[in-house]
Amino acid sequence: MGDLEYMIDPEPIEALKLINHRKTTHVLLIYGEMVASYEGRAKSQLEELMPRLIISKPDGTFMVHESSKREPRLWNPPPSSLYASIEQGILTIRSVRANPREVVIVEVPIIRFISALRLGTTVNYRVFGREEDVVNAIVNNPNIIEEGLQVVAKEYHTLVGDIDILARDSRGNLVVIECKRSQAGPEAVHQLKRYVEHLSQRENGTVRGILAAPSISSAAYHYLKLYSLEYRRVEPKWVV
Amino acid sequence: MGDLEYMIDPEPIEALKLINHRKTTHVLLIYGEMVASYEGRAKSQLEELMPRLIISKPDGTFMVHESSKREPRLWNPPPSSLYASIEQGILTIRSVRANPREVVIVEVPIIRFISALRLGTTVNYRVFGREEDVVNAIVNNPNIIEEGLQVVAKEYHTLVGDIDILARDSRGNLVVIECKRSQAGPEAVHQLKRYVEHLSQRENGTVRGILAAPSISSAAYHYLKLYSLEYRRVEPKWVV
DNA sequence: CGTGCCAGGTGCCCT
DNA sequence: AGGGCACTTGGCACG
Repeated sequence: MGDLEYMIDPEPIEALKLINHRKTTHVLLIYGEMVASYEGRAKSQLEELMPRLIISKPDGTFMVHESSKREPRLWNPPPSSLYASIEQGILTIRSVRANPREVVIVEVPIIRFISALRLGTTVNYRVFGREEDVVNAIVNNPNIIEEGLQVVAKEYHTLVGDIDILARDSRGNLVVIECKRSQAGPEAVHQLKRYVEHLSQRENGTVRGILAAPSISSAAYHYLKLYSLEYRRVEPKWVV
Repeated sequence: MGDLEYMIDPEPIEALKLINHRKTTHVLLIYGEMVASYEGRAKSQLEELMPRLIISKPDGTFMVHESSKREPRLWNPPPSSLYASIEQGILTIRSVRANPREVVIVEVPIIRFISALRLGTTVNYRVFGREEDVVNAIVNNPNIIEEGLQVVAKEYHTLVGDIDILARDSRGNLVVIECKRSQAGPEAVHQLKRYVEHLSQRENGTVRGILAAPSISSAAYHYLKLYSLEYRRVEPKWVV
C-alpha cells in the first residue's frame, strides 16, 4: 500500500520527484525553512526564512501554515495547480489559481521532511443545527413562533432577497420570519426590515416581521424596536 | 535541535507520550485511520473509519483534514485544550474549547504516523489591498472618485453604522462613500442607502451616495439605480 | 469581554 | 460561469 511515503532531510531533487509523482493523488506535507509570497486578489510576503508547513491536496488546495491560528498564513483554494522545480539548487513550489489569477510561490532552501499521504473523504457529510434546520423546524411546527401561525411559503423569493419563511398570523396579517442559527446582529434586522417594507408596498394591512434566533445583540435589538419588528428566541439545539 | 520528532506505526502509548510531551510547544501531525465527532455550536459526526490527518497547534488550534478542500472537516479554533488518552487500547484525542463550549473527539485505532514540529510565526505580517488601503487612497487623493471632492471625515460613526468616507462635492453636497475591496453585492448598496437616508434627515439639500468598488454585481447595480445612488470603479491594485 | 465588521474569506446551491 | 448567501465562519480592532 503506497499510502505513506516520507523522507527526512531529503535532497531537493528527491523531494521534487516525490512531489511530481504524488501531487495529483496524495496529500503532500512539506516541513522546512522557507520564504514565500502571494499575489492575486491581494498581495503579501513572508520574507523571513523560518520553519513552516506546506500542505498540498490533490484537489489543488495549497496552504502554508505557521505555528498558530486555524487559518493558513498563505494559501490557494482549490482548484489550483502545483508546479515544483529546483532553481539554483533550491526547491521552489508554485501554486497557481486560474480564476481569479493568484499565485503563491514558496522557496524551501532547507527541507526537513516531506511526506505523501492518502486521505479519505467522508460522503454524505451532514452538520446538524444549520439555519436550514431552524427553518424546517418552524415550518413543521409554526407554534414554536406563535399560536395559530400558518406558513404560506418557505424561501420566498422577492426582489430584495429571499425570505426564509412567509406566514399569516391568526388575524390574517402577513408575517415575515427571518431565521438565524446564531446570534442575530444588525444586518439581520436590516434584512428583515427590507423584506417587511417591500411586502408592505403591495399588501393592504399590517406586515409583521419576526426575527427568529437563539439570541440578539444589543445594537440589533435597538434597531428591531426602532423598526417595530419582533424577536422570538429559537434555539437550534431544540431542533436537533 | 528537537524541532522534528516522528514515529512510524507507533504503539498508542508511544504516540500518547509524544502528544503529551509536545502539545503545548509543537505542531503535532497525526496520520492514521480514525473516526471523529463534533458537538458545540452545531453537531456532526465522522462515523466511517478512514485515513485522515490531525493538525494540532500549540495555541490550541485543532483540525481534522480530509483529502480535499481548504477547510478542515472538523476543528476547534484557538484557544482550545488538547487531551489525549488511551481507551481500550485506542488513542483518543479530545479538543475542548471553553467558550463557547465545543468538543471534538477523535479515536485513532490505527496510527500510521505521528510527528512533532516546531513552526515559526511571521511578525509584522501585512496584506496589501485591503479595504482600509482603498479608503486611505481615496482620502489621500479624492480626485480618484470625483474632481473637486473634499473629504470631511473618515470612519464617520452614525447610529446606523460607520461611514467609510464622508465628503462634500464641488457644489457643497454631502457625499457618503462606501468602499469595498472586492465586488460589491446588494448588501453594500443597502448599507449605503441606510447611511444616505440617515444623513438626509438632518441635512438640508441633497445627500449623495457613492459606492466605490472594483466591480458591482448586476443585482446590486439594479438596487443602486433604484435608489439613485452612484458607482465608481476603484481597483485595489491601483492602491498598492 | 461582548459587539461589530472585514476577509485574498470558503463552500454550496441556484440561475 | 456568475450571483447570492450561510458558515461550528475566523480574526481583529474597538468600546
